[in-house]
Amino acid sequence: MSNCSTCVVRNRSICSALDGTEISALGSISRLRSLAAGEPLLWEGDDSVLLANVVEGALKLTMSMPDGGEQIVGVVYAADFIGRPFGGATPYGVTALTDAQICVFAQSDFERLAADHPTLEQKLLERTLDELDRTRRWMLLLGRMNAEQKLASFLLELSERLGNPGCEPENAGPVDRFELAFSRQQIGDVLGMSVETVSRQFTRLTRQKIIANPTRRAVVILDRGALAARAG
Amino acid sequence: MSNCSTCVVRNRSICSALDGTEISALGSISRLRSLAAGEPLLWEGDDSVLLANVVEGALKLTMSMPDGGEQIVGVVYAADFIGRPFGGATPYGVTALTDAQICVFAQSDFERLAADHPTLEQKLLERTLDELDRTRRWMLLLGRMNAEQKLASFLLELSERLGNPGCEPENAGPVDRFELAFSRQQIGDVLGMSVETVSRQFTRLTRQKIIANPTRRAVVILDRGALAARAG
DNA sequence: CGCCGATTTGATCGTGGTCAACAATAGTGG
DNA sequence: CCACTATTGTTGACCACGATCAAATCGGCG
Repeated sequence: MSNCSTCVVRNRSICSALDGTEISALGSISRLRSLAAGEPLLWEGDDSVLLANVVEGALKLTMSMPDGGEQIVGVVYAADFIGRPFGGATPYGVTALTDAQICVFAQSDFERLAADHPTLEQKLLERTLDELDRTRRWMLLLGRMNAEQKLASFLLELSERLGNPGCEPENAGPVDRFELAFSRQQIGDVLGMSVETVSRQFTRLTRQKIIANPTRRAVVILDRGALAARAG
Repeated sequence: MSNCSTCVVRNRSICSALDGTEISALGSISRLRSLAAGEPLLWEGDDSVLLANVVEGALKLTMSMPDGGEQIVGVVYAADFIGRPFGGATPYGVTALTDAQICVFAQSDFERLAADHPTLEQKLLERTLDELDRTRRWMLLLGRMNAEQKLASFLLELSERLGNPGCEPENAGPVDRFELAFSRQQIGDVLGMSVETVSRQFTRLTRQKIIANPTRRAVVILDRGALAARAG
């Protein structure tokens, strides 16, 4: 279904573990799908029958409190893997933050392919270990940082992650100017704080000339050192 | 070095992926080590040359703020895996919570063995995916719960995890009475709150006859329903 | 231009952090 | 075995940070 040979994340996603023959096997069980910004892909608690690679765009993984509060527990970008293989129900919902393209396949098809291709599982393992490390750093942020430290850390991590797409190949270093894929509310859901507090911290950093906000969604880092100092 | 054939976690740890020949290969590169409660195994930022399986006891994974604040980002029990394969530096410190026995091996030895034994990598992948799910649930706790919800959730998770050691084999269900492996301070470091708040919440739950505290470290769940209600 | 959701700003309140004193337990040596 | 001390846990008083409620302003889009 998909044409993997021309896929832009061919060499950065877990698919880089596969050779020509294998990739066409994966291509035959996968299908490209477009998502509009805000469109949900999976709901928390769904049977996890669907797995995917992100080709373009960004998606959020969310968990909710019974009272309606939401926590974003992960964000995936191009070349990242989506879903919970070897498991029953998806423990988190998945929703597109931006317009996105993903390469979806059935869980059962993927697991069959993975069983025959250890290198594929190894790629997925490395990716999962990285994701676990990132998530744990995020726990430190949620558990021990104040509002200022949270926002500063968030902006720094974004700037690094956007400057270093995929995994290994050419690390361009952090970028000083980028577009946020998040609304203020969503930033709050990432950092475990209210919209108002997010907004206040933005204006504070802006007033101190550490960052600038040409538009609501654009961020320019004016003084990376100072920002790092605030991140603690 | 180790005698894997008599190991108590032989069939629950990732070693269950290995057959007789393979297990003796692992045995020849591994070595049993005892840790006293409070003894550190790895420091945050160390080169990650050491991997291990927990045979008995519990250990904490911690990350620290520059100002000294500590966040426990994971807790491992018997049959769990310790360390960061395929990576440079360990992003978190590892310290024994109780007296413990672990089965250690060199990162390089393990990676060589794993490369030849895909089933070993698959076990590790499943374990890592489970750990990632647990960690994300924990993020919801840190980001969105109040003190009461945090402690209630913590006690419930402990009661479930202790009643269901290892992975698959016989799930005994949650236990209503158990010993905490944590000091009050450590519970605070798990839940992202101060010792005093932990203590206050304990006395609150006790006064409401939802739990009892025969000794400081012992917990009896008197009313699981009420506790679940507080957990939100 | 006018509307509507997103964002910012302001005012107030409450939860949980901090500081301090006290109590209980564990650890140590006489 | 019992003082004596050190450590850990509990309780109280107070305060600050960030949540909440409310209003004003901005910005995108018809």
